[in-house]
Amino acid sequence: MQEKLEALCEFLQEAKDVGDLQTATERLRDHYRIAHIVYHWVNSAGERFGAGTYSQDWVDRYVEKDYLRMDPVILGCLQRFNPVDWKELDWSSRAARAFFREAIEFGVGNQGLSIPIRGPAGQFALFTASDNCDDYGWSAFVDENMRDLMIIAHEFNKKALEFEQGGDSAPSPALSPRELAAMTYLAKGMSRAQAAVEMEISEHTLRVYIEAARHKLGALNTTHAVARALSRGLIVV
Amino acid sequence: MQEKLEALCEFLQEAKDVGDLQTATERLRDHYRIAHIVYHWVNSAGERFGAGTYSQDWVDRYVEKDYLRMDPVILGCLQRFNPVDWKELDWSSRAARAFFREAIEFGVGNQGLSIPIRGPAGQFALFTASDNCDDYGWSAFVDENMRDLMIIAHEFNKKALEFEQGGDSAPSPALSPRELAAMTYLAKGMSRAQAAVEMEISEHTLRVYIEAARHKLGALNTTHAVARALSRGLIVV
DNA sequence: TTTGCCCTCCCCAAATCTGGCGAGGTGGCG
DNA sequence: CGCCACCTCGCCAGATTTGGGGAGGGCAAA
Repeated sequence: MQEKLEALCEFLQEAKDVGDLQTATERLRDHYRIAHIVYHWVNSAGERFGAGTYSQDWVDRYVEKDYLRMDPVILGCLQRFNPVDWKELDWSSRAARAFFREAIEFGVGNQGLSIPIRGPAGQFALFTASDNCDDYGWSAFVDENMRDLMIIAHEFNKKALEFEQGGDSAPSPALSPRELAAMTYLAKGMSRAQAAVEMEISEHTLRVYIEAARHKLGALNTTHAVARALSRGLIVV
Repeated sequence: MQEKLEALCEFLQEAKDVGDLQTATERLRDHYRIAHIVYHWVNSAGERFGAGTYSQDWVDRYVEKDYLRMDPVILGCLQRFNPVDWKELDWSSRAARAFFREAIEFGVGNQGLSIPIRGPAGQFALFTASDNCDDYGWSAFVDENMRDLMIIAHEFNKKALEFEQGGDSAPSPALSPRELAAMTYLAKGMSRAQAAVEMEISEHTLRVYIEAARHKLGALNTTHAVARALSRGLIVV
């Protein structure tokens, strides 16, 4: 088992493109003898990207219906840190239950474990294993393989980040201390006038910071700048 | 080895307070026979929190000089995803080298591995192992224990998040689909007019959504609302 | 069925933000 | 020593956002 994990990680480490990630998900699925393995990810540009073993039909359906916006797995994982068993999620709404039923029809599986992964600059990814089986069988699988899955998920994300950045680069522009302070106060809901008082400078000076931050962040307006600063982990509210 | 890891994880899982985390770092250090293990973390309120085996002198010094703002380990890890060996970081600046020399004097160690961990709402933590040894010895240690350290780091963070939230609470108010869409477009930098076009509604209607979202989120203005929606993981830019 | 939330639309005046102009002092790095 | 980035301040005019009104139809849960 452990050797297999090693082999997979090595394969992943040598992955050259998304196709290789795809192959990796298939190997994993076969290795664990479960229904699906999926890794997908939303980058800072809002582009979706994924590799996995779901049927094309389901992927198309998912995109068509814009399920990303209501999928309880996504919504739940966005708020959590630990790997989460699908059973623990909030399926109380009618829409959620309908979605789940449909997913099962498309062969996704009635059991699942999703691991949220967060990278720098607000990057968020999800690594999911799913299967068709009873609660007992699934618990056994999860207990046995959770750790390995976490490591694998990490390897996937490492690779995805490499692909995105094309090596490294992505020098997220550093904001100066005052610029960060300005962004922080704005993110806390202060008006420019209030923030200026808080920082003990004139409102005009504050404006200079905000504009500097806007330019550095390539933001279109103040709200955008604050959103980017937050997303990139430059400030925390 | 593996059993020891299990035991440690179990101990962590039952940790009741920060003191237990402290104990865990000491056990880990003794187990791996290295100089230090440190877990520290900046929460959303900007409060720093830590458990580790560094000497109190060094911690005091670090806080006093506000090294957090220039520590290359912190700055480097904020931009990365993978565990990072201190050797890979940017020590080119004069201040950085001086800092490193001082750290060694305080017994921190000349070798280190730091694992960045990110949680929901921009939470960021660092798990670090350090020692005094040559490059070869350190590589061997890292190769052998990286995976375990990653899992342990994860356990630490899981616990830290539990402590912060005091169980769960924080029932983040659900926004309606249109409200979420409105927040998302604003977070992407669109003006209200643009977002209204994008959503194919009048600008006035859009305003109603924004105000509704503001009220639900307890936000003082639009920027604040977007910041909160982002922080709470309700939307992704 | 009634209540409540969601979606849609409209007006107006005040407050706020944006963009562009210019100016001076500090401190680090090569 | 010069360059560059940072921090600080002022004025003005136009564009945008905000806050507070009101109003109707739809859908779903209680």
